[in-house]
Amino acid sequence: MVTITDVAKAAGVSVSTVSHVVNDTRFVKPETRARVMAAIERLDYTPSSSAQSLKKNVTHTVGMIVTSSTNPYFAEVVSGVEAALYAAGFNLMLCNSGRDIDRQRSYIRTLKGKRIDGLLVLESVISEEFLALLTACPFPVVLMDNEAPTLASVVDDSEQGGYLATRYLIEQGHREIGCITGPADHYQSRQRYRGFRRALAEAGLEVEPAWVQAGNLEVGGGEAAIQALAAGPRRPTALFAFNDLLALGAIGEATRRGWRVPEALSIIGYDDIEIARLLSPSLTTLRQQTDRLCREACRLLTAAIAAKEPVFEQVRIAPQRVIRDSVREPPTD
Amino acid sequence: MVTITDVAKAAGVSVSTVSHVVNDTRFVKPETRARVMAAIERLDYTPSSSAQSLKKNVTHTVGMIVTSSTNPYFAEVVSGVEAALYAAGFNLMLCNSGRDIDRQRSYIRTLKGKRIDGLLVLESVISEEFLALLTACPFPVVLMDNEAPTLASVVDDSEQGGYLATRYLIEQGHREIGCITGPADHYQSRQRYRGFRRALAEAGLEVEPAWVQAGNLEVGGGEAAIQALAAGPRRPTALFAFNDLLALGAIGEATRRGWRVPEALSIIGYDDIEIARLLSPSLTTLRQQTDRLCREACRLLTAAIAAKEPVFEQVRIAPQRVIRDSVREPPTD
DNA sequence: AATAAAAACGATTGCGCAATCGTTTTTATT
DNA sequence: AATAAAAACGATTGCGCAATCGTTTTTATT
Repeated sequence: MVTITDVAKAAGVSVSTVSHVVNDTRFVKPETRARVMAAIERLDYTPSSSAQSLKKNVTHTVGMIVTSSTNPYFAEVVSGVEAALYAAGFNLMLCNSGRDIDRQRSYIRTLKGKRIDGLLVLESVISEEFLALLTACPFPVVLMDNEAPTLASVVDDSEQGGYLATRYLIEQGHREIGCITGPADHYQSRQRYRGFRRALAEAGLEVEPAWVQAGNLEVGGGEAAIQALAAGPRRPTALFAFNDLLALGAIGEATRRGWRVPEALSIIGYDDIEIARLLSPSLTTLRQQTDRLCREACRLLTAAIAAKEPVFEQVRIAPQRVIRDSVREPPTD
Repeated sequence: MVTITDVAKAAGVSVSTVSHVVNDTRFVKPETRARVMAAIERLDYTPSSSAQSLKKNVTHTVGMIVTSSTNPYFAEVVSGVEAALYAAGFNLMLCNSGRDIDRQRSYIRTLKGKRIDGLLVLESVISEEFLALLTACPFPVVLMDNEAPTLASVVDDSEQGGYLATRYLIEQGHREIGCITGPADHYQSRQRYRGFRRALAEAGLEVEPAWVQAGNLEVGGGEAAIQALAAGPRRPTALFAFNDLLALGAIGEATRRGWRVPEALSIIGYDDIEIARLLSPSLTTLRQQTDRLCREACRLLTAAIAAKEPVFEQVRIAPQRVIRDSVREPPTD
């Protein structure tokens, strides 16, 4: 590789001068500068970030640990983060953890070694050990879509979202309302469930335990929930699926069983993934403001990096109702 | 940050010894080793990758330039690549280009500066300038899902896929077959179109120009294509959509127009995205072996890195038919 | 022309590490 | 006990750069 010394020789100047031309850190006579620039161009010189990092103690690199970037919602967040970081002059090191503590540990080690300037974490479940590792990191850390007492975070306000979703069903006249939750350890699912209960309580309705089905936040979970509900003695007239994939599975399975959506069963989802509008019926859901989530997270992180201080701020972003065709008034029989 | 010198002092040995303990590069007396390890542990020492890279001239980092990691197919590839790289001991620097030559140029510059060990490129369109930049890179480059005379590549064999898709329609008895293509500059679309023509020619069928609709590889393109076809005097009995999103849009629009799929119109897609099986009718399509694509690309790249030589190998991976419900024999009227 | 001041650039150090060259200490051999 | 051989470790260099300290050259001033 071409080094600063090669350029200096080619231009007939010292390395100091080359460095100052490259970084524009002191005045260099226009003719000299031109000679240096020409040499840089001719030799195709690119300064080594490793050497720069060693000197300056910054890497302009941010790490991101994600459970899996295949999940469409996560993919969108990764993409949004990448764009925001690029705009701020940072590069992104992508690390998929697969929910595996060994990989999480290994990645944190590696990222420490790489001397990243900051870290974003997008995991719906954060174990004790992982949290301890994150808290001990020597660079600022921002959680996305999750919260922890010791760390900064930017999250969708899922309690509010759960409340809004449920209230919408109530407003349409439903009084027999069930839900398909996520796993018990899924942070945002717990929040949505809290919102669900708050809305029911506010309307003077009871939670019917048989109508609360635990799902896995994937299509199969929605199908299983419908099977379970169909087997029960009484059925709800409306369901709040804790994400769109659950809703998708539920609509499919209900339709196959001749339990028509939304005529016999109303379903509201959560996320507003891209295909939500393409389903039939198109899906009424809660939209997470993913772009804002990404920008806020990057803003917090880059501010902390610039200030050379940790962050502890916690930001919540309100979700928005997206009203389509999968919710109607309950059947009158 | 804790440096090797801090550890040496804490353990009462020289930096040489610490280095040799860390890298296991020469024998160190067990007691000494234990003292060093204890100091490393106590101080939470992690060697600086920047310093190591500077010395050893390798970074264990691979760059990946992708148009956009939001596209579900691309997201899957990014994830697969990340997994394969992790297994091989490399980190991934993710760069979304958004098809913008300025960003492409900027990222290549940055990645050169970072002294990445290798580069993966996943772009469906590669401009002259971008190609020139890639060819001039001082590290091995592997294209994914695209081919160029000067570079190594791993691609789905889309000519073969186009042929298989079309032949399947012919085998079901169709003789009036149209297609919804991708943009003219989309490499894999051109390949699929070649396969489409080969299958028709082999069966003694003509390409009906009015039935060849140019799409954008997104849902809207499929809808537009159906509108155009519906407006025409004669309609095909079967359509080959060049990707699943087009097929999805086409099925939706045809259904809305009372043109039932598959009874009146058979549709075959391409990609086998996750929701393909969830549509109604579930989508018959061609599955790209994404996992193999990713593994092959990483294999080529890491081999080139290990050998310290460029690569020029070109690998094609055969797609597989996935037969579901969106294709049937043509209506008999 | 002599001097001071300003302009322009160069030499050198140190960032953290791997690895080479070298020295000291220990063990085996007679 | 003296010597040779092996074991164990230390001192130093250089990777490529930014930035400090310092020197030389040019320009302005009298």
